[in-house]
Amino acid sequence: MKLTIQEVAEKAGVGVGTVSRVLNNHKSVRPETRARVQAAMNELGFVPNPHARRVAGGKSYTVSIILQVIGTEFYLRLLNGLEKTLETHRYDSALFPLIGRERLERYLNSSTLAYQSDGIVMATHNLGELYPDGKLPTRQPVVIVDGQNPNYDSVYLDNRFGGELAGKALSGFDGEIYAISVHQDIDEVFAKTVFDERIEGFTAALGEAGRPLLETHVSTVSFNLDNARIAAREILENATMPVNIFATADLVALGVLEEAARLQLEVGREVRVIGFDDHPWSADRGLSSVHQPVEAMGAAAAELLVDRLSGYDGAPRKVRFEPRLIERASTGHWSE
Amino acid sequence: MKLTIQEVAEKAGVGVGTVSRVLNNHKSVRPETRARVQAAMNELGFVPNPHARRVAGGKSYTVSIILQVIGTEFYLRLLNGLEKTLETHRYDSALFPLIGRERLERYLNSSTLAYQSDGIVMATHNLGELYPDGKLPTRQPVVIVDGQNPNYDSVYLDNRFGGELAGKALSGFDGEIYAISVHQDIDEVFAKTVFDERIEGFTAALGEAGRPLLETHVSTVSFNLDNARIAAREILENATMPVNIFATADLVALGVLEEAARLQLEVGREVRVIGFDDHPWSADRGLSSVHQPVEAMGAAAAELLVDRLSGYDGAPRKVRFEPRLIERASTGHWSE
DNA sequence: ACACAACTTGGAAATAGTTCCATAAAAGGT
DNA sequence: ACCTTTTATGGAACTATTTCCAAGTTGTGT
Repeated sequence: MKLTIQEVAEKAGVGVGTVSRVLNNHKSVRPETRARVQAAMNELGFVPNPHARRVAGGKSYTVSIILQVIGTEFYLRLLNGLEKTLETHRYDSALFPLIGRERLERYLNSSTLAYQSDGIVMATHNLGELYPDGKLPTRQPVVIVDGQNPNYDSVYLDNRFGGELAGKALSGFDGEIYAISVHQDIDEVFAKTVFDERIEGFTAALGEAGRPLLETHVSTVSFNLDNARIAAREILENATMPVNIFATADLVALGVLEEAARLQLEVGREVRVIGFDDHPWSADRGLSSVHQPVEAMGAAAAELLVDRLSGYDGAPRKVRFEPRLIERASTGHWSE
Repeated sequence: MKLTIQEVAEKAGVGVGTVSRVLNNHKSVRPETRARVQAAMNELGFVPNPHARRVAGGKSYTVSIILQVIGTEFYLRLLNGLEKTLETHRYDSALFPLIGRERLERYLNSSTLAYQSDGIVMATHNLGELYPDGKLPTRQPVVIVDGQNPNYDSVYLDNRFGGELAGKALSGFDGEIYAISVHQDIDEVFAKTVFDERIEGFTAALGEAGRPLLETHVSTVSFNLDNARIAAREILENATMPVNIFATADLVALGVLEEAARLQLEVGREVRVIGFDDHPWSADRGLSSVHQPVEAMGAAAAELLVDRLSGYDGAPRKVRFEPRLIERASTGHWSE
């Protein structure tokens, strides 16, 4: 249990310094020596004491992840991507759900965990509205994920482009075109703009295709399945088929699918739907969707941060992820 | 910034051992000396390096808080109570949102933050269904909050009793009696039973009062305002006034209030409502509610855990909180 | 007033790592 | 083959705290 670097060193027949170098991937260790040390560690089941590393090394090997809402599939997947990647770099992560500005300040101030961490991953769109200069009041490296900020490394999805993809696809079909957007009733300061961007791209693409989107054909629901169903019913009961619907989130698209089933409408012919996210279950449901590589975005953000923590000190970098449309049965693609 | 115990010791004119003893509330320090050291710490703005404490002391001074869902008002308040109390005992807390069993195991396994922590606070009702023996696979002290478990210290609210209070109150009024329960569509393993318990108590109290609750008068909604409104409308549009409704959560009661307003029904006379939670905003809305001291429950759980971490090693303790009914305008109490 | 117990206190040792420095070994150039 | 440079390694020093032990101080009972 309480194994130390000392015993590993003995077992491997090397000095403690060498073991430490192996632990930290220091370059100047002969491959053969490294292998021997690693073997010794495995055999003994050695796990370095993180606290000691922190005292001696001055780093905490902990990253704070600040999220607005946890509990939606998107954030859970993002979290998985982040955590998994941080883990491979031997970083721990501590989570901070962001509800209200007051909580954010409490996190950043004082001697709490967030303060001890080496860096921060933050999922927020409009930092600029929180702090006039668009900077978090902290000296730690910061990475923004699912958003952009000129002051920090950012990882984001081109949501507008995703909307365009949906628009191009649906404009090719017969029938009326509708869109259901999402409105998040959380603290306004932290509200997401992604849904608006998707609608914007969608509208633009339809305009270009000469089939402008009617304002009355856009509805907005709060983010849950029940509400999505209500909005879907509203459309499906009043429109004449065929009808084409862009849902700015898969969960909302699911509501459309379920209502269509209830009304015995043929999905993919009478009712066509495109969702957004391409969550794992979308494939099973035959839901066409604008795919966003959520886990990869999390991983990318983690890499950017680890990079900074390892000494990189260049200008803020931007990583743009491009969504792509996955067509399935809900838009008439009944492939293999 | 990088102050050490050493400099505090010099400033206070004592040895480092004494400063350490002050930090750890060791009894054998003369009050006068303690004051002098504390003054020195304040003056210098000294904050002990947690990592060093961990290496030297063998404790991590970190507690893992495992929650099912973060984002509802209840859990946020619970979290506040927990964090605030842990803080006063100089403990840090790390949060772990619990989605799926697989995540739980990852948290509890090896080298992650959760593993390094000294103890665990867990908000789950049915640990027994997760692990056959009803025990978490960990050697750390565990405290259950908002739930009960024979193996661990538990802090819980007597939800059944709360339902009874609502039942007794509503059975005294004219008119039909309804109840709206909540169903949580999360991973079943972690589902909460509190809403059922509340309904159970409510039903029992009505039965005792000779006014049994009709099965058709109980509806169940998922936990969001929109759905609550739908359920409320269903009742209000079909029943004959006066009508008395027990909502198993304040959020649901709010839906009733809003629908009543829309239908221009007089709340407190034509429509009587009792919620559950007594969230801070309930008073403003004149909502009668079964009060539960959420923050206090969090604080109690924190105290139990800190107690164990300080050496207490007795049998599992149970702390029962008793709800009380707060009557306001929504049941006809228009006090001052 | 004195012996003995109880309480305070300073400082060295301990905690489990990282890092620096001196030295040994290997590699490279002529 | 010899000198120089680069690479690899052991081990002491260091990180900021806790804890233990010995020594000093204070208190109590007779």
